[in-house]
Order: sequence, then structure tokens, then C-alpha cells
Amino acid sequence: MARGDASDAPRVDPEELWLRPARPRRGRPPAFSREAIAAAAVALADAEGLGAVTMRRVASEIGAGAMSLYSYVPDKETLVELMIDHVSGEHVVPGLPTGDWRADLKAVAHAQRALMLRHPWLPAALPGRRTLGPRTLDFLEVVLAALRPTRLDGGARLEVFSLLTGFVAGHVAHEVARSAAAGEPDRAAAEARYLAAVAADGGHPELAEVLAAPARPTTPDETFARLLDRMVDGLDAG
Amino acid sequence: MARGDASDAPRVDPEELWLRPARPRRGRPPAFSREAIAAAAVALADAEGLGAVTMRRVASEIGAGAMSLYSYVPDKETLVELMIDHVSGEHVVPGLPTGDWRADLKAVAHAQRALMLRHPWLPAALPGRRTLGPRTLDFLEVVLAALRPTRLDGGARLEVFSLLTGFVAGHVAHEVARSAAAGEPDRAAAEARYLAAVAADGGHPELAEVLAAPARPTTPDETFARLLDRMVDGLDAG
DNA sequence: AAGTAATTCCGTACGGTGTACGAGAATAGC
DNA sequence: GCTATTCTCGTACACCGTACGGAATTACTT
Repeated sequence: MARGDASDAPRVDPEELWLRPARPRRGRPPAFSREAIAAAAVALADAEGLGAVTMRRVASEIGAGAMSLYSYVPDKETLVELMIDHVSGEHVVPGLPTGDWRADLKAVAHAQRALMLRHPWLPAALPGRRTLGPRTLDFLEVVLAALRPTRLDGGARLEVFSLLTGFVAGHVAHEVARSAAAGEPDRAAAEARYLAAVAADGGHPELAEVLAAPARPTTPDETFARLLDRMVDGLDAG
Repeated sequence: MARGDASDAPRVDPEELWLRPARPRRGRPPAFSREAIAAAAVALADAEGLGAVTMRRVASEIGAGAMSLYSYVPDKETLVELMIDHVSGEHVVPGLPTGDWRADLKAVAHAQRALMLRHPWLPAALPGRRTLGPRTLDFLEVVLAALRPTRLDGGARLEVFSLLTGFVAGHVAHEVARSAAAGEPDRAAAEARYLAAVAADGGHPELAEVLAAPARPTTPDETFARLLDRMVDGLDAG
């Protein structure tokens, strides 16, 4: 990110954020809802990228004044948190757990990837993550249930969850960047020339060999499935 | 990231960036070097976080006017690229390959983690990555060499490299966030209360069980090593 | 020696960002 | 009706990346 740092922010209380009282008894009634705001922000990010998600932009999209958002959200960072949890509601995998934890884990990972391809800004937004929202916790719950047959202890199961999420996010980020680069043939060609030049200097024989070998075409789906299989099959059942 | 998007940027030619002519024949001689600029930016990011890295700040740190940096770098994004490649020179793992590719891969991953702990902004900066700089290519070369005994084809070896890097980055990002949160006991307590409240509502039995189980203390090093072993041991040689 | 082209240096300025502040508006309880 | 409470949002500020253009400095050409 060229994003700000994560080391000095005045974070928000997750209790305040996620389990807020249903309605204040007094005062002017809110004209919008966090749900609606999150939905608008997500739509914006989907259409124009995370960079287009601005307080002013989101507010105007929803028909509100710029500063009104701050009644619902203390921070822009929190808005992003809301967005993440909003889309997290989408990846439901019906029929889990099946008892075959490896298959379940793979199904979950495929759902995560589908979600991230649908919302390409997600992998980039995830690293700054603060707390897990309710939708994300629902998802966590499913993964933990799927991992029950492994007899891993609680901590280890949480680790596997974050390992899996991190893997998928990293992979999809790569995938998205790659497909974006493919849209600009000039740049792709320049990059290829650069790598070729490096390979030609003799200092990188392994790289040269890899580049020289004809890359047989594989679809992104196949590549992901292959890597995922490698990873999941290697996980020890404890 | 709450960072800008990666889908519409006017990228820079990697040839222009990385294999620039040694010196222009004419014109005023440069007062600084990309190396020095990158070093200053890295020092800044190490000390105050990636958010403190602004063009003006870096320039003043080096004793230059704000706009002078644009003679060396077309973009702020490119500056970050420079920073990444600058620190990539640090993770040398002597004596590779040994022939035991799993052990080599683990050693490499540990070196990567050490690097990222030394430069906590790195995991956050990585997702926007454009091209691989020379230092990073040196590192890639080592990993490819280590993977030679696997007889994986070139594409698969590149995949393993990015899988490994992504895994380490994701894990360290988590680690850094966690240790930052530990510095604010109020927030950590609030988060714990929030999770306890969610667990208490009965809708997340698996989560409740995990939270109820006493977490036996493990060091971050152990945790990382365990996850890494799980992953690497699972990689197929084939 | 003089001129010209190339390159770096950097002050100024512009549009855009997150958000602090505070004055108004709308509601509920007393 | 009064007051407390909450949402609304115009204005303002500091800061960001960077476009622009003139001054400074060098090397090549003549």
C-alpha cells in the first residue's frame, strides 16, 4: 500500500462497531444505514477500484453530504472494514462440513477465490484488517467446523484458517495484477524484454532456463487448483 | 489497501527503470543517486511506517527540494518499488542449494520472514508490486536453483516461489498487526470482550470452543515454523 | 570561445484527500 | 414547551502527489 501504516492508528472499539445498540432512543433518526453505505462503497470499488472509494464519493453516491458518513463510521479505515465484512456474507458454501476436511477446505478456498475475483479490491484491502466482523465470523465458523475431523487444537485451526485466507488472497492478487497487465500489451512486451535482457547477461542461469522453456498454456483455474491441492494435501492432520 | 487501485496506473517501463544507461553524456550531473534515495525512504519507513514516506519527506530527509525526486523516479509508486528491491538485497542465504530442497525452501522462508520483521512495511507494500528488480531477481535465482531437485517445470517453480512469498508476507502481516495490537492493552481487551460476546450468543459453537480452550503459549517463531513445515512438507516434488 | 542541447534542481500552484469543527435540524422524553 | 440527544453537512485546514516552467550546470559542436 502505498497505504498508511498500521502501527499508530487510533483504532475503533469493535464492540462499538459491530454490536451497536439497535436504535438510539432519542435524537434525529438516521437517514441511511451502515449496510447501505457499505453496499454503495462496495459497488464503487467493484466498478472503479478501491482508489475511487472516497468519503465524498461514497457520500454523494448515496445522496448524502460528504461529512454525513462520519455519523455512521469514525474512519475511512472503518468503512473499508465494513466493506470487507459486507462482501464476506457472499461466500457461503452449502453442505459443509462433509466429513472430508481436505475436500471441505478446498471448497472453501475456491469460494474465497471466486469472491475475490468478483471483488478484485479485496486482496489489497485485507492486509489492514483490524477485527473480524460478524459475516467473517460466520465464515470462520464454517471453516472451524470443517477442520473438526483433524483433531487439531483450537489455535492450530485458527492458524490454518489464516494460512488459507492468506494464500488465496496472495494468489488472487497476483492473478488480478497479471490479467490487468495483459490488458496493456506494450507493458507486457517491455517486461518480457527486460527479463530477457537479465537472462542474457549470464548471471541468472536458472531464470534463463525457465524463460527459455516453452510455457505450456494453463488456465488460471487449473493453476490455482494445482497450488491449492499441493498446499492442502500437505497439511498434517495433527 | 486502502491504497489506490492497480488497474489503471500509467506504469513505468521496467527497462527504463532497472537497466538505465550508466550516465547521461550531457547535462547537469545528479546530486544524489537512486540508491541513496531508496535508502533514505527505507530508513523512514522503518522508523515511522510506510505512511511517513512522502515525496516531500524523503526529499527533505536527503537534503533536496521536494520536486527533485522526480528526476530519479517518475512516480511515488516507483519509489516504493525501489525500496522493495533495495531491502531485497538483504536476504542472502549462504550455502544454497544444499540438495535438500525442502530444507532449502524453509531456510529461504525464514530469511524472508526475518527481512519482513526488520521492515514491517514490506508485507503491506508487496501487493502492488509491478516488476521484479535486480536484487529480487537474484533472490529468485537462488530459489529456482534450490528447487532444481524437484524436477518441477519452470512454470511450477515460479508458482512455488510466489506461493512461498505470499505465504510469508501474509503471515508476517498478521504477526506485525498482532504485536502492534498487543501494545494497546485497551484495544486487545475490547477485542477479547467482543469475541466473547459473539461466542456467548450461541450461534458460533466452534468459535466458542476454540476461545474456551486454554491457549497454550507458543512463540511466534514456533508458530511460523510449524505452519511453514506443514506447507513445505506438503509440496509435491512432482 | 561561443553557442546549443541535455539534464538536474526546485519554487509555485492545483486539484484532491481525510477529517475537525460547529451551526442547524429533527426527534424523544420531561 | 423545554431540553437532551442525535444526525446533517458547509466550511476550513493540513497534507498529499505531481504538472509546469525557469534557473543552474554540464558536455558536445562549431
